Amino acid sequence: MDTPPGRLRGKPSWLINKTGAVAHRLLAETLSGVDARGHHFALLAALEEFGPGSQAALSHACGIDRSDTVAMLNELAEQGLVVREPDPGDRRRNIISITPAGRSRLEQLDAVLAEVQAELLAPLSPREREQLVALLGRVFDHHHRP
Amino acid sequence: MDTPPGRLRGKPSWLINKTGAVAHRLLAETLSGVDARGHHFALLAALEEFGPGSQAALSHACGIDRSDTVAMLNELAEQGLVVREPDPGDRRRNIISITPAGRSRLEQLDAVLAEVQAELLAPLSPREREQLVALLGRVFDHHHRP
DNA sequence: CGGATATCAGGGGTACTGAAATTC
DNA sequence: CGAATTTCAGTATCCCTGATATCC
Repeated sequence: MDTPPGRLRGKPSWLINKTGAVAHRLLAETLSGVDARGHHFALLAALEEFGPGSQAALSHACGIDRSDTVAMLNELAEQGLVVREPDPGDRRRNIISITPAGRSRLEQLDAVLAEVQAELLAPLSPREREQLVALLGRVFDHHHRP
Repeated sequence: MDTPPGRLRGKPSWLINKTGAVAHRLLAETLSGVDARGHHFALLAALEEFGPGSQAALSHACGIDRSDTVAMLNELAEQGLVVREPDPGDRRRNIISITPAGRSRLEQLDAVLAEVQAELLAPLSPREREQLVALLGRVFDHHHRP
């Protein structure tokens, strides 16, 4: 009994979760080596791609809960990678902007993440990697646009 | 800013994790309707396929932490779906066996899980579902047989 | 007023670690 | 003695809910 039961192994939901656990473990290990965490990259990438925005917009774009976003942005602000400024036009809001240090950090993390992807998908050919991303993307989109 | 940044969306590790979250949510919702949880099915399936075994063997086969297996088996035992007996040959061990009630519960959960898979993979054709399972399976195996 | 925002406090499920007790 | 098994206690992370204060 050293292999998963066939009934389990054949369930896509189980495979996705277990493979996701592998990916998560790889990611956390690698990122801890450069003193970062997974959501840091997500937030920096959104700021770089969409420009400065409110925390609610950032949370929604990255799929991070608004409550956890607060803590993540605190960490990024402490490291000088983002700045939090009150919105002069709507004083409920904070406007979050990426800093030059944040941009270089983003590039560093992007390179690190690329290595993680390569390690994760090592057994697949480039063509197969595209297939996997395309299939997962369609499943993801289907459940995020009702 | 209502869609994930391309840098994020293109990362297989991110897609796998997010899709896994969708699967997990679907599974938990559906199983709570029949008063079950994900690991229940895994343990019952292992017992049905491999026969009675120690908790350590079950944990390893299902990929469940040995510590969490204790609590899961407590729940299954309370419901009369498995029985815990001391191993007469090695008194450190418990021998876990599935009961007739456990077998019928397993069949029930199997049917429920099949519906969840169909809902999860709704946007994919049968051929594409096989591809996805095959690709994920190879990634999973690669990181579990070094 | 209703609606949106940011923040904080906390729960619940899962993954994991460490240690104790027992037995081989 | 070392090694394995079960068990419990505790940690960490993620996802989510609720409540508050503020402002449009």
